[in-house]
Amino acid sequence: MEKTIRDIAKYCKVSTATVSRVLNSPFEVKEETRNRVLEAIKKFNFVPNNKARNLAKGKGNIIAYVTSFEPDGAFKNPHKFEIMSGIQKVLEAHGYLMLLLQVNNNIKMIKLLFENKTISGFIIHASSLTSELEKYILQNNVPHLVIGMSNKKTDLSWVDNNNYLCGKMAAEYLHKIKHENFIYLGGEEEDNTNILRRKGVLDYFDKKFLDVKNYKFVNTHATIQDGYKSLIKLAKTEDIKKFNSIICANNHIAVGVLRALNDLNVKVPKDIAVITFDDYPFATYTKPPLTSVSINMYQLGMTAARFLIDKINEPNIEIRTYITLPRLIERESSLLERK
Amino acid sequence: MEKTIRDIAKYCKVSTATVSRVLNSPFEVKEETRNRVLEAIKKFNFVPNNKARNLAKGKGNIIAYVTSFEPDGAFKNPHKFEIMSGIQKVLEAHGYLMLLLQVNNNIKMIKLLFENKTISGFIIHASSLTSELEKYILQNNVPHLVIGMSNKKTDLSWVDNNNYLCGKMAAEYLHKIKHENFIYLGGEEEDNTNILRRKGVLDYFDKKFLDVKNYKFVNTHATIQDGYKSLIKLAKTEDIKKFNSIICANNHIAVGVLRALNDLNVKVPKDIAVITFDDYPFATYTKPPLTSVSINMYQLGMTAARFLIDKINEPNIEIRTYITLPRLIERESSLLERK
DNA sequence: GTGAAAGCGCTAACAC
DNA sequence: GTGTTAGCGCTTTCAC
Repeated sequence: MEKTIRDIAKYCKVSTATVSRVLNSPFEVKEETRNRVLEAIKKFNFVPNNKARNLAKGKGNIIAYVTSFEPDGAFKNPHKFEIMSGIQKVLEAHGYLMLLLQVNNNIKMIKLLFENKTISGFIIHASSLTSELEKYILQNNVPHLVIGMSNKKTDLSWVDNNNYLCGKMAAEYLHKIKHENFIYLGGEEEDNTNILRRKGVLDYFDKKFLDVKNYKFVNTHATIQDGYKSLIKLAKTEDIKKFNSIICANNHIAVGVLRALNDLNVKVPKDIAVITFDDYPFATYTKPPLTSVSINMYQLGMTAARFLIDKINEPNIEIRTYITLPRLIERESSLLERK
Repeated sequence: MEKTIRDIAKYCKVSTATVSRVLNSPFEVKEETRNRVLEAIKKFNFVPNNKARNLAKGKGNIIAYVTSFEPDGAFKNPHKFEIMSGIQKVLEAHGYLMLLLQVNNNIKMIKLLFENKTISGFIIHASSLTSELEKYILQNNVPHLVIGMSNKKTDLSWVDNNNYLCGKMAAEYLHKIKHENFIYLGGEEEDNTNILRRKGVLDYFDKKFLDVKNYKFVNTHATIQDGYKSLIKLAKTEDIKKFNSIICANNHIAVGVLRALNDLNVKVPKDIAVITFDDYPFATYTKPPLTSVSINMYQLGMTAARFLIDKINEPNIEIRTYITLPRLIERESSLLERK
């Protein structure tokens, strides 16, 4: 038989208010009474009903992580998983729960869940953010945090990696290993992340007044096949070996590039060093393993969750933050004999 | 200003009961009244408070998907993502929401969320199921559904792929392409899935009274590196070419195997056909692309969700089901010239 | 320090 | 058909 706060109260010969106090602000209750109540709670294995509690308190404890999941999403973007993990970790520590919401460009569900008080706040993957959703959030003061918007102008709160810095680090590294004649194989032109990283690369060389003779930017889709094709195609019109490094916007492209270089009989890293961004798990599985500017998506998720909790408590704060420094992980694809 | 059912009632000059009826069983209300109420609801953009609703009804609409997420989990087991997607899809269609729960061998959170009425049911990934959790579920009649338990003796409800059939299909296929002298590179010995698939392979050959001269079972870890090493090691004591096919328990192993065969100068599929189970996205990215007995994890998730909803409505039904037939997808790693 | 009582926003008998 | 009323299980004033 399910116990309620009333049963406990009756059993202890106190009022329900006292039991409630023991639950919520135990030190307002005399120690002796408190202990009696606590014992009864233990004895009857009483757990207060969360729905009733939230209703009475006028608050909730559920956050939604809004994103889309393509069938092979786990492979295309393992980051979402890590982000999710980070979010979950922090939320749990703060007594919040994480709900998963998939949106297909329709924000009805989001509105409903917010308005019917099921969800107290939203963490939104930038790729799932429409302008309609942005407008709704702003107009209705919806507690939110967007993951990944750094170069868009917006009044929303967000956290993101410092992709510009990622680019700079990649360039700095190539400079250090003296392989500055690069090919940059980028994702789609309009991709924010890509634009920033590319800018980081260019700015580094500019500011250093480096005389980079040969460099080339090539756009391609972020897949193994397209990475492969792009390089093979380039090799038809250019002498690949006049470059001595390739920066791949992403791990998939890099896998394709390694394969193409193999077929073109170009030695990695001797002839050409290959480096990439994002350290997907399979970056270490390639032949040779990939040097990569790695970002910590787990951290990103944790940060987002923390800020969202802040924002729920203080809806008017604005958050726009870059988090955690990227880290360059050197592996064989760029590891040269040098003293 | 937040509207409640009372505001709507007052505005329409009806009782709150009537408004509630319009919300819950509209056809018990006279059309004219109903329309008046509906209009007011629209006018004030009224959305009933779900917490109050659930409290009054004594039910909830949140389901938890219980699993663990390793940092590179998305890569190691992309299936969890697909399962999750399938679950979410069905739940949403039935008005349920999906909460994500990570467990680290501690079931406290699960107990709490069940007992405090936050969660109405659990879908549990078999790998996260401890005997303690199993016991708790059974003793407390917790609505649940386990994904993937097919060969364990248990009183829990579960759905799973027919892994035995997967094994049979693999064997049947090798028979068909006349490459019956197989090496079976399996995951850990104790892995349920693996045991069943292996049994499927053996039974097929047994029942067909096929005279398979050379075959060999090798245990290895489900990683690229271990797949590679196992085969290289085997090649030191055996003439690999007396086998004409390799069955890999999983895509990671298969990638390692392809790499090893390449280094051993064995041609795939001419000398040895390679097939594997589970069609991870990168199965098509290997060289050559992998033939695979594919299972539909999205479907598995959908089925689990459907059954869980049944179980919530009828806690005493028991569910033990194999779902969707595996499908053999033939790719170059086993594609022989034949008429 | 503790209790009585009025909510939180809704549903569901039970009347009429 | 519709209204009255008593909950759902908890929190929180406001007295004492």
